[in-house]
Amino acid sequence: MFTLAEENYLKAIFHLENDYGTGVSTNAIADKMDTRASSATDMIQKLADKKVISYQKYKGASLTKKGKSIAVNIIRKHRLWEVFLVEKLDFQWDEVHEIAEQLEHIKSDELIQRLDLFLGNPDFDPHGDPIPDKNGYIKPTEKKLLSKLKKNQQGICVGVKESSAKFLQYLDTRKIGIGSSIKVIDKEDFDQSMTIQVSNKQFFITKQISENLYLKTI
Amino acid sequence: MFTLAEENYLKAIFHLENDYGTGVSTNAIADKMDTRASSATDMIQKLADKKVISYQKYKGASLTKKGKSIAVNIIRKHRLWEVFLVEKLDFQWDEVHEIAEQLEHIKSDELIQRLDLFLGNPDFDPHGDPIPDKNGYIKPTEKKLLSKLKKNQQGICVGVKESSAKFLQYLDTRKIGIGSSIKVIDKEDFDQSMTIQVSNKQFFITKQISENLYLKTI
DNA sequence: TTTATTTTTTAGGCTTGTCTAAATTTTAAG
DNA sequence: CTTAAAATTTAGACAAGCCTAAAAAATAAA
Repeated sequence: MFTLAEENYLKAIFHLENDYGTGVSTNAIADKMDTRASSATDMIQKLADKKVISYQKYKGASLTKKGKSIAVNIIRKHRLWEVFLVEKLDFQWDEVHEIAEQLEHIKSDELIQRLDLFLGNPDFDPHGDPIPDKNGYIKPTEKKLLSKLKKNQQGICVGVKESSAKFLQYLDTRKIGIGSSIKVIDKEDFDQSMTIQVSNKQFFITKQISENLYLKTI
Repeated sequence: MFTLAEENYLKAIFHLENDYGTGVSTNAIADKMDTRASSATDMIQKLADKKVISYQKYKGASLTKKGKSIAVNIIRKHRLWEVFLVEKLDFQWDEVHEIAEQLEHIKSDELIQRLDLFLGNPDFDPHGDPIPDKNGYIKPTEKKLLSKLKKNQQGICVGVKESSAKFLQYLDTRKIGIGSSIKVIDKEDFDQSMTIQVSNKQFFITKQISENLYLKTI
């Protein structure tokens, strides 16, 4: 059995490997966990002892098969709870992350199986992230960062990379959500800022925004 | 903010005061928490420092207003989650306690308010225990232990005192549940065992059973 | 009321997960 | 290739919550 802290570290390492490739540095982990490098080292050693990460001093860490499976299961729980909060309890998509951070650690396989069924076996969470199935399989989704699109290309918003309340609220004010159709009207070479069109309205966004929106291109 | 351990101690003290009157001994708390008296003393001192219990060395502890309010809120959450598990996820009444023990510690007032609404503001949990309202008010319910009834008296089962899976499963095999009509056919003075009738069927129960079933007498 | 027993508290230790400060290793720069 | 900087690990401490063993207080018994 794994402690709360261990589970959170595993999840962090999973996300880091996903975003930046295999083999994660101590500093990256410490950063993600909002703690000190020395604390991260301690935990890394503990997780290595438990065979959920492979690790050589000074060389970074990566999840073992077992570690990955634990991490994915936590992510599955997190995303299912988010669906529950939005679909059943009428929370907004920017309100659910913190609560799901707590709910993801509830231990009961039966609970998650029943929750999944109750929710109608959803494929995506409210931010467009895929929900791993009970075997840990994550359906590969082809999606592209808006920042990668060129002038005149368009797509449907299928997810957000960042899911902080602030960013999501920003999107709400612009009426951008999962399913929105987005077209690049103009793109500035210098700073990668863009003018985009979302259902008749055009507006200006910075690189920071376009780098956090996933589209499925048409 | 209170830790998991602190919350569990507060809940334990609340139940003990409820069952055996105000002023709870260190040993009683240690027993309930399945820990050592010395550990209980440590925590009692910590809770006294935080002003959630009043305590004098060697004299036992009792909840302050603040402590009681925290304890009742945890119990409210526990019971609401139990309703969710049974009503929405189709768990049996003997399966929900352990999971609710975890869910009761999720921190979000908004969550509980919405859950309450989603469940239709239920008054009782699946074991017949009243659900405190958001102000901590618990509707006083008149209920009597089956063991207190005399020959020929009858009532409707409105709750169970003990709610272990084993006891609940025993009741299931006898088709006894919340709402069952129960009549005392015979009562043995010597060991308080009884013959009772539940919907046409008569059978024999020991004192251990009758002391854990609450009835509303007719 | 004096002694024996039970209850409760204190003292000292252990583990988890964190920290700061210092040492070590790796990487980058000249 | 040698030094400077950055990254990482080690050493030593601390709070929370638990433990065992021993001391102290309260209660019961003779």
